[in-house]
Amino acid sequence: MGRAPCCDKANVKKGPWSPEEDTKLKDFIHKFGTGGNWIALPQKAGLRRCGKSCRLRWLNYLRPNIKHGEFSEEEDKIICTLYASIGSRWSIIAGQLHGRTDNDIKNYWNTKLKKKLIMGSIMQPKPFSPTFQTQFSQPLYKDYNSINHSQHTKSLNAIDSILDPQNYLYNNILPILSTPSDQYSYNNYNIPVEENMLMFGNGKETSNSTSSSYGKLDHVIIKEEENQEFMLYYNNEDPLFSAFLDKKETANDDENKTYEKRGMMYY
DNA sequence: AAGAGAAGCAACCGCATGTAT
DNA sequence: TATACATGCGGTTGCTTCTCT
Repeated sequence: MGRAPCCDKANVKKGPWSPEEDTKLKDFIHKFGTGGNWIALPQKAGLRRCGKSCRLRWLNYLRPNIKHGEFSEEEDKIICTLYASIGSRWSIIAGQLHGRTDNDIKNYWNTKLKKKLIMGSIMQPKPFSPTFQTQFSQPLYKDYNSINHSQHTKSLNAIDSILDPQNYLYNNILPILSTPSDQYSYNNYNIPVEENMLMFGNGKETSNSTSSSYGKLDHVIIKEEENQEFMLYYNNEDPLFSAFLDKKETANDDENKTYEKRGMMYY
């Protein structure tokens, strides 16, 4: 016996959406939201569409702040870097590019970027390393404050410098991780405190990233210099070790600082 | 100008994961 | 804890548009 269909296939429309259907869907969601139930939505909205189709249409084209059109060079670099480290996890990659959808990025990668990279021989996708995962699934203990950070950090001025994130993580980041969770206080800092979230370093920074879809993130300063601090976050709940690097964009101690995403590593 | 092939992209499909009961 | 169902995701398809000859 196969899987039950999510909708009555015989009575739903397929293929491209008409402007009328778009309007119906948009109006309905603006008035009532999705109601947390996409399956029931099309009937309520008067659409002869599958709930999944409505969801896709909304997420990829109709919801506000969607960015379409040309990708910038910076976006290219981010996509390449992330693809090199995490592979085709498009939704995660999309999360790092404001206004871009996973579908958009996937299409862009498959039709243009991949070819561009092959032509330029810039990089090869990096396969997941089981050895690395095993190593990182165990807690790491090392006293952050006793470390000579300069020995373990590396210039990240060019995003290209982390095109080999696995080696980077081994050689530069692994040595400075980590410390027992109760050894440092984060309460003085304006960071949303979540269970299992640790903070290291001088702790003057805040970042909304900690509440992102990456879950409960640990937070480590790995480099400090004038107007440039690179932050490493890692998620010790992810079965695949994950981390990403942020570059400080503004420096106002009294307000939440914002960070420009510079790269991410998943293992 | 027309046909063929390539490229672009919206949308579908089915599996994995999350959540409610 | 087990089960059913909804949602999310990535791979793939197939239609449309573009480019080349």
